[in-house]
Order: sequence, then C-alpha cells, then structure tokens
Amino acid sequence: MPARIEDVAAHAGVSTKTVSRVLNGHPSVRATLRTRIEASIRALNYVPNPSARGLAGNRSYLVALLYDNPMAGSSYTMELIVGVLQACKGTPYNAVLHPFDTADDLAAQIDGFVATHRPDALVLVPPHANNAKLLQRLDELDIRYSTVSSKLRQSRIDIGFDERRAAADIVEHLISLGHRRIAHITGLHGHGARTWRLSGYRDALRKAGIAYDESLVVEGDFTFASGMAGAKALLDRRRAPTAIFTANDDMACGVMREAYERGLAIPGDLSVCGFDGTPVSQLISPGLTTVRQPCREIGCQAVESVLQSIRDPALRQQARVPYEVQLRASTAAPRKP
Amino acid sequence: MPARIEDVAAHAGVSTKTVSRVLNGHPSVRATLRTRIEASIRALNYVPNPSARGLAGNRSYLVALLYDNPMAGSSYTMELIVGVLQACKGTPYNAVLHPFDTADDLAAQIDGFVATHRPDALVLVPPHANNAKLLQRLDELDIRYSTVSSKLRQSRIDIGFDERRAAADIVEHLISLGHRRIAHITGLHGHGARTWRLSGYRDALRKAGIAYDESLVVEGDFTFASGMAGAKALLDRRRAPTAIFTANDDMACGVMREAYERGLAIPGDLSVCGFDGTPVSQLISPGLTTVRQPCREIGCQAVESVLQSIRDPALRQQARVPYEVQLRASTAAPRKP
DNA sequence: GTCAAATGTACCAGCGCTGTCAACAGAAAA
DNA sequence: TTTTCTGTTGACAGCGCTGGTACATTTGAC
Repeated sequence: MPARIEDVAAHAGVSTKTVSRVLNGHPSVRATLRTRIEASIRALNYVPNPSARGLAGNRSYLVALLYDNPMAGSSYTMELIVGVLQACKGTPYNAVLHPFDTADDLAAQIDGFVATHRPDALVLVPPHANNAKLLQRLDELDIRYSTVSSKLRQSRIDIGFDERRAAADIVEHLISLGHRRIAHITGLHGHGARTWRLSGYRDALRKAGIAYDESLVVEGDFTFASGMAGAKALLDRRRAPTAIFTANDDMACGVMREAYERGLAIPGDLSVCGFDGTPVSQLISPGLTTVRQPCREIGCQAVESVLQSIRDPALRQQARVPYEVQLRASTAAPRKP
Repeated sequence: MPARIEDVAAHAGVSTKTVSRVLNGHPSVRATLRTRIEASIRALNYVPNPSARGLAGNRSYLVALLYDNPMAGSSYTMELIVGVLQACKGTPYNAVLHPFDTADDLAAQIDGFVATHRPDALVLVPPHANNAKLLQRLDELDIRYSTVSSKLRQSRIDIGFDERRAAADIVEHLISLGHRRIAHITGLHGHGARTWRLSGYRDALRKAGIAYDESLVVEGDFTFASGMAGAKALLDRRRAPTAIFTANDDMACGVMREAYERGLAIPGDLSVCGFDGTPVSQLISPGLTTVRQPCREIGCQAVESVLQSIRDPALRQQARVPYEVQLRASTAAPRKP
C-alpha cells in the first residue's frame, strides 16, 4: 500500500494540512519545516493520489490538447504532442489528447467534452485555434486555454513563430540563387498559415523588386494531391516557374512527384522548397529545403503558459519561438532561362 | 454546477447505489429500472466525476502507453496513439502517453511511474514489449498489461501481425518480377521485427529455390542513415543486387538516397521495397512498395484487450490483425542482368 | 400455497486529499 | 505595556462516488 499524506504528516510530526501546503507550493510554511517535510516525503516515497487531490480540490489535473482529426497522422501533431508531454513531465498534470472533427459544431461539442473530462486547461491547434465561437464558449465556461498559431486576437495566450518572416526568408533564399519566376502553392483557406506564408512570399518579392504575378500563385490545401495538382498547372504554363515554394512539405512532395513524372530534374530543372520541416523533408531525395517549425517547443510552451494562467488568470502572452531555415539539395541556381 | 449521482437518483426515484450499479454495468438491476435510470442520466446530462469514481473505487481509469523515446517522432507511434485513443473513446478510460528511454533500467523506473500515475493497465510497445524484467515486474505489481509485437511468450496478451508472412509476401513479389539477387537490410537487434522480417525474407527465397547468400544481408538499425550505409555496401559489390528489401521504410528511403547520389534509376536500375507503410512511402517519388502495418488497429485492440483483462484476469490473447502489401512504383522487373 | 434461494434496494462509512476557519506566536505599532 | 497585525499552523468537514452489509422483494421448486 502506498504512503498517504497522513503517514508523511506523522513522520514529520506536523498536520496533514501543512504537508498539503508543501505539496502545493503554498508560501506560508517556514523554510525549516518545509525542508523537514520534503525529507519525509522522500523517505516514505510518497506520491499524492491524483484522484483524491482532484476530488478535494475540484480539479482534474488534466490538460487537453484539441487537434484536428484529419491531421491525426501528421508529424506536426506528433511533434506537438511530444512537446506537450514534455511540459507535463514533472507536474501533476496529465495530457488528454482529443481529436475533434472540424466539420461538426465544435462550440456545441466542447460542452460534452468538458463535462466528461473536466480538463483544467486546453491547448487549441489550428483550425480549432481559429474558431471564434469555440474560444468564446471557453471564455463563458471560464476554462483557461492557449492557442497555437491562432489568427484571432481573442486568444489571450498564443504560441507560434514568425511564419511570415520565415516564408520571406526561404523565398529570399530562392531569389539569392538567381530565381525570378517563383511560384507559390498556398495552404488551406481559414488557416493563418495560408495567409502568413503567402504574405511572406509577397514580402520577399517586393523587397527584391520582383513584380507580383497572380498567375504564379495557385490554391492548395496542404495535401500531397493538391501539391501535385498545383505543380501540374504551373508546369503547363508557357513560361513555367523555375522554382516552386509550397506552404507545407507534403505539397512539396506532390510537386516533386509531378516533376518526377515529367522527367524534370530537381533542382536542375526546378527548385522546390517546402515549409514545416517534417521528417519527410530529410527522407526524400533530393533532401527538401524547408523551414523547421519548432513544434515541440511550441507544444511545450503552450502547456507551460496555460498552466501558469491557472494561477494567474490575467496572464497574456504572444510568444514567438525561433525557427530555422534548412537548406538542402532541392534548391539550386536556375539554368539559363 | 454539473449534476451529481444524487440528483440522478432523486430524478429516477431510486437510491444512489442503484444508479451506481447502472453506471458500472452491474447485472442485478431490472431492465425496466435500468432504462428509467438511463433516461434520467440523459435528461440531467449527467457524467460521473472521474476523480470521485477513482478515489472511491481505487482505480485511476488510466491506460498508459509505454513507448520508446527515440521513436517519439515516428509515425508508427503516432498511428498507435490514434488507435489507443480510439479504443478509449466511449469508455471511462483515458490514455496516458509515456515515452521511456530504453537506456535506463526500465524495471526500476516503472515503479516510479506506477506510483505517480497508478494506471489500471499498460500497453507496451517494442522494445519495451521485449523487456522480460519489465514484464516480470509488472506481474509482481499485479498490473494488467498488453504488448505490441512482443517476442516474449511471457506476455499474456499480445497484438501484432504476421510479420514473417508479410515479409515473405513482399519478397515473393520481387521474385515474381524476375529478381534473383535480392538483398536485405535488417532491423535493429533485439526487436522481434528484425528476426521475423529476416525469416520471411529467407522463407521466400527458399520457396523459390534461391540459395541464401549471407553477403546480401547487411545489418541496419531502422534509421535512414543505416539504410544509406547498407545500400553503399551492397551497391559497391562486384555483383550488386537488383533489388533491396529493407526492414522498414526509413531505411528504404536511405537506399533511395544512395541510389540518387549514384545516379541509379529506381526502379530501372534497382528495385526497392520497405516495410511499415509509413506516410513517407506515399510521399516519396517513386512511390515505395511496402507492407502497411495496421498500427491503428493494433493500438486499438491492445487497449480493448487489456481493459477486458481487468475484468477477466485470466484472459490470454495472441491476436494477429490483417496487413496489406502496397505495390507502388519503386519495384519493377530487373534489366537483363 | 409454502419456503428457500435468488435477486434487488437502502443506508452508511470512508477513499485521500484540500478548503475554510480558527488559533496561536511573535513583531510592529500605539 | 497593550493592541494590532502578519505569518504560520492545525482541526475538521466534506468533495462525489463505491463497497459492504442488512434488509426487502421476487422467483421458482416442491
């Protein structure tokens, strides 16, 4: 039978309440006493019972991660999860992962979810992070949440990275190689990622004095198939682009597939770069030039911040974690035009 | 304030204990009464408080998934997680994900983990599923567990698929295309996957009357780099193989990279096939012939079975879920030798 | 129709912890 | 010196649920 708080109290010669104070980091315990109690905790190998704690304190010690179902298999989500778990480690909090279908009325579904699991805090990933109704409902329910890469100002705590700047960086890289006819395949409508990455693309062109050519931008939806379709359209043009920048890596793979089918060499005939830095960018040949999105760090900080906001409900934070442009073999100087 | 069991009891005109019996599926409640109580539960939108339940019943309603840290980013783990979550859905159980470093002494670490989270059941993934000491410790602690693809007979509940047969299938495919000089890059020592996939490779050769050539088998460790290194060694031979079968997809990508660097065409100069059916097999060009491992189904069933074993501790199960050979463009008939 | 067995119900204690509130000591202010 | 305050500690109730026990009711066999 594991030790109980009562056993620790007896061992240290204090009341259970005082032990409880130490466990919960309450300030009004003398340092000497605190040390003695901590020693007793270690001596008895005591670990508080989460159920009892939760029941008495009306908390669940659960942080829920709400992500999009179709993304379930994505390494983006996986990396985020790794970060979330890392942040929970060493805290009494556990992570609950919850894939939510975008199609359904989230703001309604959330009530059921909250009733069942009673999470103390939520972390929202796009597209849910952009769902204004959902955030509003959470505010009504008075549940702390943080968002990842949200477009909405409404979110008090948001963690992301400077996607616009990162996109500009990678396009500038293409420009520095000598490319002038650079195409872009966008992300899915409604995602901030679509807007920011497109803006960055335009920023870089503007900075280099290259006129923005609308016909070089085609709509994608983050899928391999849409990347392939986009490449088809672009490569069928009379004056095909010499480089294609896609809003994520999967679409870049689609572009590479289309090039492969046409017998175009990468980077000889076409430079390709992606975005996100998913594992595939390293596995594919040639290696894909991309921006590594710091998913782990983002997931980790999203949890840390939202846990902090439980103690300090007024907390506001818009953190931007550093990213990294990864230059690989899929980009090179264009052949003479 | 959410409804309590007491409210449901009052609404249905019964005692709280009777409601509790309905909630926990106790048999001794008349069908008519059960129906009435279930109606009250729905009417009041009642959801039992997990903390209270856990405290009173000395349970945590937690299923822990123990996986290997370095695999954190792998889509194998991600898919498994998806299956695990799916199985928990609709049950009062939650999943706790726990990456464990292989290096450390697991059997010792597990005590700390169990003390902290008190999971009612565990699901073990290789390599932990092959750790005899760990399983023994869990037996001592009397904690139910299930394993995924374990080599050990010790495990009462194991879910996997017929890896040996699947490997044989894919090698037979290569043979049917006309390949005779087929190489294999193995998985990491200690994993059942290494042994079974190698055995399947040998089975297929034997069945086709092709002599086993030890020099065509090189050691790998499931990483991209080891696939590349293996390919280097194999392609430097005087009589290079016309096809390479690797024990997972990442290594197949390594082989493809090495072929790319040497200017070898796939599948023209070299056929490549992998194993696992990770997302990269579809994203890479040409598409990679592989075996789709039914990770989700495995994760799902591993949880379902272990939850069942909580009620029925004598339960034994060795399930083999169906797999699927996915033929893509990375394999074709060899050129005239 | 009777009796025993089987089935179903009510009540109460208590799971292990934290919140509330009261008590007390010592320091600062009057 | 007395009063007031702040900082520290403890006593006790009770969070919402389930297990056990004792009692009530139904069922089936004879």
